[in-house]
Amino acid sequence: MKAISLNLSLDPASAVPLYAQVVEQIRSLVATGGLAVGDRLPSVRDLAVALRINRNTAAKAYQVLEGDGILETRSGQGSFVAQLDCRWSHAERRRRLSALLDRVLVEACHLGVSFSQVESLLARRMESFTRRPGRFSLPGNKG
Amino acid sequence: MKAISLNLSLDPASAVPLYAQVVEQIRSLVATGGLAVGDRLPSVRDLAVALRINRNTAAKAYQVLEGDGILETRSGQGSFVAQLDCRWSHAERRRRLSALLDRVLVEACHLGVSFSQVESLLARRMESFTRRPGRFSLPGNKG
Amino acid sequence: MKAISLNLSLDPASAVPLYAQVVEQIRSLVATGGLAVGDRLPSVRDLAVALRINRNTAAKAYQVLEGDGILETRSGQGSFVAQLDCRWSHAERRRRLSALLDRVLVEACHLGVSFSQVESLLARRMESFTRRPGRFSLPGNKG
Amino acid sequence: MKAISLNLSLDPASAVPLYAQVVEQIRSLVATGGLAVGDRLPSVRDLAVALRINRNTAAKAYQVLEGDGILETRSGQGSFVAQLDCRWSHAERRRRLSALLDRVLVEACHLGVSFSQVESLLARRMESFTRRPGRFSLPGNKG
DNA sequence: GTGGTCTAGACCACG
DNA sequence: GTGGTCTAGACCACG
Repeated sequence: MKAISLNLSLDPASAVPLYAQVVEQIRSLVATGGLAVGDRLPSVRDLAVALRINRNTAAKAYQVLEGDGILETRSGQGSFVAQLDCRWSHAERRRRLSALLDRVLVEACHLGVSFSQVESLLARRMESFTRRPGRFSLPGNKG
Repeated sequence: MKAISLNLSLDPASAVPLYAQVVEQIRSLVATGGLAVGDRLPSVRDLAVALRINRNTAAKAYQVLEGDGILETRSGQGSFVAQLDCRWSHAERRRRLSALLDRVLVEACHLGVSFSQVESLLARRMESFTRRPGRFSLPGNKG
Repeated sequence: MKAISLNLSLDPASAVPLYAQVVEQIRSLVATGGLAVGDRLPSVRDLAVALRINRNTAAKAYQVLEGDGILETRSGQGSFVAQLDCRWSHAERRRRLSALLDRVLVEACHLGVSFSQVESLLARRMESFTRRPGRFSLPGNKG
Repeated sequence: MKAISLNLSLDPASAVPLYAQVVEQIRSLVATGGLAVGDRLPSVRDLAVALRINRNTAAKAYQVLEGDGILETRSGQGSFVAQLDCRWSHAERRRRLSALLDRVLVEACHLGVSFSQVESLLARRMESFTRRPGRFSLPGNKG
């Protein structure tokens, strides 16, 4: 099975560590459908070459994603996009999202952006997400 | 003028640096109205004692907040909550919020939370914000 | 002899100390003719009241200006705008101005402003200065 | 990639803080071409040893320069001279330079140096800058 | 009393 | 090896 080739763009000058940038972008790809469940990712070595980063950096990114339940590594075969695992309770999921939403609202306040504008921005972003069906639109993840 | 006393809680085990935790919590307080424009914050020394952190760490938090335009420091008098400054263009503000919202949506996908649920969570968080009128409810931030 | 009333505007949030802001603005006034040689300045006490600053702060500003040869204090009579004193050699004056001009040019480089634009900006600022004849246009200061 | 070695001279007796002296001198070097875009600066540690200052002081200088957009720091790799960033509007750039030029003119008045002399001094300093092509002579900064 | 600077020295994450 | 964080403790300028 051929590995999907990833097209990530890293900013070495960012305060965000390289491995975390890789993590974030792969998470996005999985969420938006750029990567589907079962897809095989490049090997650590290939990813490192492609992104011109250290092999350790690429390995760390995969490790983190595995810990998050986004990837699973089958020894000798490579890393694959994992099935959505539902280890979090509904309450916990709401708690996590609420925390993120609070940060959005705090930032909106500091930028002087009204809540109704936040709502319409959210609607717009949702639209651009759902045009690219990803993990989110799999059956069983609706509620 | 008496300083407001802050009730912050730090987690020394967190990966987030202590000074950044202070920054985040003060940002939230200002956004939600726990601190109002013109309020005087505790002195660097007092905050350091209260949080049992080093004076330099407390000072760094205030310096970052000043750089963000959240606080202003009057030499010899202390630090105060600043007027909202509007240095960002409208386009830039939308860009920043959209980036944050995208992270929310990615996380929602991974948690298996539907977009309509995200919307209702947002509505609920907004409500809890606006019950505590802060910087956000100042005139001129309506639209 | 009645004291000139000064209309200075201070920014308590600035990194520049208050006394230095007072110094800078009085220097400008003298240079541009807002204050003429022999003019009597407000007493330290009056200045402090007018600007709502500490008396020590006002006193320090006057001290610095005296050290610069801009003001002279006649005991019991108050502070006055001094005659231009020519204690610097021509070489020294050029050296001082060149140092300032270098800082302008460094800043122009970082801002991406061309040297020809700097020249035309200088011409424009000169024009706005000479419309308000100050100490500079006194006889004997031409060369 | 080898770091450029810097030849800075600090005055511990100056009222200007050590870190600010470092900032100023590196700004000048970048503007005049003593440092070119992409050049790697000495590590914080090496700079501290060379200047006989504390590591933290050296680090603060680099942090300020990064905030100014003069340097960019790649974690684990060091600090590099950044591309010119154009975050300021044209109006803002003119405003900043005009403020600096006004200070030059005020000083010229107090030193009894005529405006035509200021102009010729400026021309001379420009010449000495452009003989050392730096950031300023990049394409796109012509007008 | 207030914040700012500086040092010496330790530990950590990243690559 | 690189920068970032944090501490303890000192000194200084400003007001």
